[in-house]
Amino acid sequence: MIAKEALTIDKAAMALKLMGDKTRLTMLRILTDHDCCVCEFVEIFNMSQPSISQHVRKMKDIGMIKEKRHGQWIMYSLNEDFEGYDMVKSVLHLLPVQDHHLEELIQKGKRISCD
Amino acid sequence: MIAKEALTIDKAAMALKLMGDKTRLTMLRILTDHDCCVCEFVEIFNMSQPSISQHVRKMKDIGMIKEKRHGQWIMYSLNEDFEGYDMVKSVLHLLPVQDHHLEELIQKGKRISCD
DNA sequence: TGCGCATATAAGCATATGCCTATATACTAA
DNA sequence: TTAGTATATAGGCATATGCTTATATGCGCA
Repeated sequence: MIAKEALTIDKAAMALKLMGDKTRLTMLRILTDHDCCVCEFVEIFNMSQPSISQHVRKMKDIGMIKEKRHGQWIMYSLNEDFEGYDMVKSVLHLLPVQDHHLEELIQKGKRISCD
Repeated sequence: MIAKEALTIDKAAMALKLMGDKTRLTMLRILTDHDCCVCEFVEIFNMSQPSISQHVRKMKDIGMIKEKRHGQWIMYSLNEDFEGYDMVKSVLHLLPVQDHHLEELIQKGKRISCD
């Protein structure tokens, strides 16, 4: 049984910096329970599509989230293989559920389902 | 038995943003085990005293750390009453111990002890 | 009182961040 | 192929951040 390597301060700081933005942190909290695509986030945050894409890209670039294309949509989810995944999870679990955003999406008929 | 209020996303994001800086994150990891003063951090990080003071101030301003004056020194420590204390602790526990910095300080005769 | 050390604050500067608009690329379906 | 939708990228701009040097303040002690 080999102990898991401790996360380096550098890598943790990079991840925490990304989590230190309200928009991204909310995205991550949502992704804890539901995969989402960029166009859904655009609805939820009422923000331009490029802004959302840039937030998503930063998180994807360090491996914090991963993407999976479903036809015309790209669904994003938390990446369990991310080195700081345990840290991310432990933080997100302390935050309030963000299901109301999803419910709003559904009510507006904007929720994307890829099954 | 009343459940502890969940941290708001806003407050968590503020705390995480501060933790997302390598210098501050290292300071916090050190403070997990040892109280420290500004002049010790100046030695440890080999950085100007005002830089250190500013990092410390930001963390003090949101209540993440607290100070206690001992004569000419002001010792800083983690604030257990901080609303995001559980989150801070859970992150810091995943990071490697930073005792080598303290040992270096002691070897240089620069460790401040206030007992 | 006055000096020395610790800390805080002010001001300036280079870089990073987060947002926007405009445009390019990728996929679907007619 | 062409139109429509989803996403990415480029470029620009205002603000935030982190560092520096210079200076002010606070405390201990002769």
